[in-house]
Amino acid sequence: MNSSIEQKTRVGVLNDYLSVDCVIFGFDFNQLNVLLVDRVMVDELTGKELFNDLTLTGNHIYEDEDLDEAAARVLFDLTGLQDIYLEQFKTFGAPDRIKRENDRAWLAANGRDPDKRIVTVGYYSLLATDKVTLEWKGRNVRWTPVAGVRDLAFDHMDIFQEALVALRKKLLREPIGFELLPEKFTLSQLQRLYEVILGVELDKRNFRKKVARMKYLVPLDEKQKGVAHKPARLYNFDRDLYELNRKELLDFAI
Amino acid sequence: MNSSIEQKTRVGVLNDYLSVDCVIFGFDFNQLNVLLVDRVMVDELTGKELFNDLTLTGNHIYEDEDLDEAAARVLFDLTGLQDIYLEQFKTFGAPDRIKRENDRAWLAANGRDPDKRIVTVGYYSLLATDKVTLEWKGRNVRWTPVAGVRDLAFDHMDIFQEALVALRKKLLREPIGFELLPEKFTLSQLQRLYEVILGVELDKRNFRKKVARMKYLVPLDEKQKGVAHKPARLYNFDRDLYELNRKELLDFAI
DNA sequence: TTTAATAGTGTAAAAATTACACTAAGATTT
DNA sequence: AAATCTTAGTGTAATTTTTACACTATTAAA
Repeated sequence: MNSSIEQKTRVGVLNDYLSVDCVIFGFDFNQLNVLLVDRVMVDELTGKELFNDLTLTGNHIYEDEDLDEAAARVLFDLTGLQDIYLEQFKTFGAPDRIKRENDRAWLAANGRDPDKRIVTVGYYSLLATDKVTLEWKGRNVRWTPVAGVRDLAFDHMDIFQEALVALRKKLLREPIGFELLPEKFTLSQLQRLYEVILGVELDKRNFRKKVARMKYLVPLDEKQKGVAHKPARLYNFDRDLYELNRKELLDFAI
Repeated sequence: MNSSIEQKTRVGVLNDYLSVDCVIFGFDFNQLNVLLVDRVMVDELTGKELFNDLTLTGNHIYEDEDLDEAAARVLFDLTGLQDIYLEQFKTFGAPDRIKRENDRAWLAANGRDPDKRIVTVGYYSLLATDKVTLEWKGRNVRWTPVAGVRDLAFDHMDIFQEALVALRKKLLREPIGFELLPEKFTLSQLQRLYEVILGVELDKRNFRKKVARMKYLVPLDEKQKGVAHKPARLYNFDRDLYELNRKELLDFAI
């Protein structure tokens, strides 16, 4: 859920057996991407690069911090953004979660016991890619299309895939697509969003017929600018109208 | 997911900051119920009863135990049952999760520090009420209709309500209703199940028309026995047929 | 002015949903 | 053995939703 908690400077104690990891999804009007962070390990003596791979972002939680707060903080620390959609989707706690040699070496080098189980609470967050300034605080982060994600550190591949499954399920039932778009968007952008996340092709006319029934998707008196073709009408999602008109979806399948 | 892990006798160390709690749902062909456990606290000196309320079942996890295993163990310890449907739905970790006086006293009396945050991973499980022998191991447990649940210990009311929301959402999209029924069931029983869990009334003819399209719901050459009215045909859910025929539900709403 | 690119629109057939009321079969009661 | 009670089981017509499908409109760029 959206956090409207001001980020405060924390002075407390980090809990060293409990963390949050955050799968940050971003839509760029074309693909669904995930924000990954470089992890480079260098031999302390020789200075030689031992490995260089990618991780999700995450951190241990402070003793006085709620789980949702910790996720919002982790997201803020990486992107500088607040009040971003965040959803807890699954907790990972296999005793052997971290077993690969690289990961154990990394933990050891960072003062942690690689044999100690760390339970991590998985969150995903949704935003439009252009909200993120990739140079924030100098960490090396990059957007990667979800179809091209491989070989993440720790069990982050697993966490990432579960996040994607959870996102797809949620998108089928709840109006969260808008979290991945700017305030004003075109119907083609919205259609593309559903297509790339659900992995389907949708018919343009049928898509428009369907959304035309949703009165909380309101057409604005405004058009796209700066495109080299017929500019499309802009829409926005009216959450209040949605909450008023939502008929609880109760047609079950199966 | 179903656990097919044999319950072994654990000798390890309990992790004292991490627990699982299990919301055990049971359907009795009439209502959705939840299995609750009596919690009685007695003054050690006077022998006077200090309070007497209800809790979900839960326990801390062993250091060598996966989260799903811990949930299955907790369920087994209360009911003696294995291979029961279990679903992780949310993790609860507010620093002030446990703040009521009764709960703090209870923790203190049981050798725990009431000020230490315990993070608990919530699971729900689904079964037909008559699978449970309420006298198992002499713990005082009872089925309570979900509409009548109040005043649970700790933050169990919160956990229970979130479990119910998660169950409802899942029931709309996935074939989990059958986990609450015996192997063979009637269509009226199935209809009642959807009605009481989703809180709606369904038209009998339309319900039957709808399920008739689901080929994995197979009519048996067998009828209900021992009822004082026209006995209904029995059906069963063929999971293999379901997996084969499932067209990924991709009609999004919203 | 031409070209390239995407926006935007309608219709007919099929499928799904909705609202609605009576007969059938068995156990129980009289 | 007849009557009664209780739940099982069934069809149809109207409405809504879904599906498949192709052309014109508008803007910027060449």
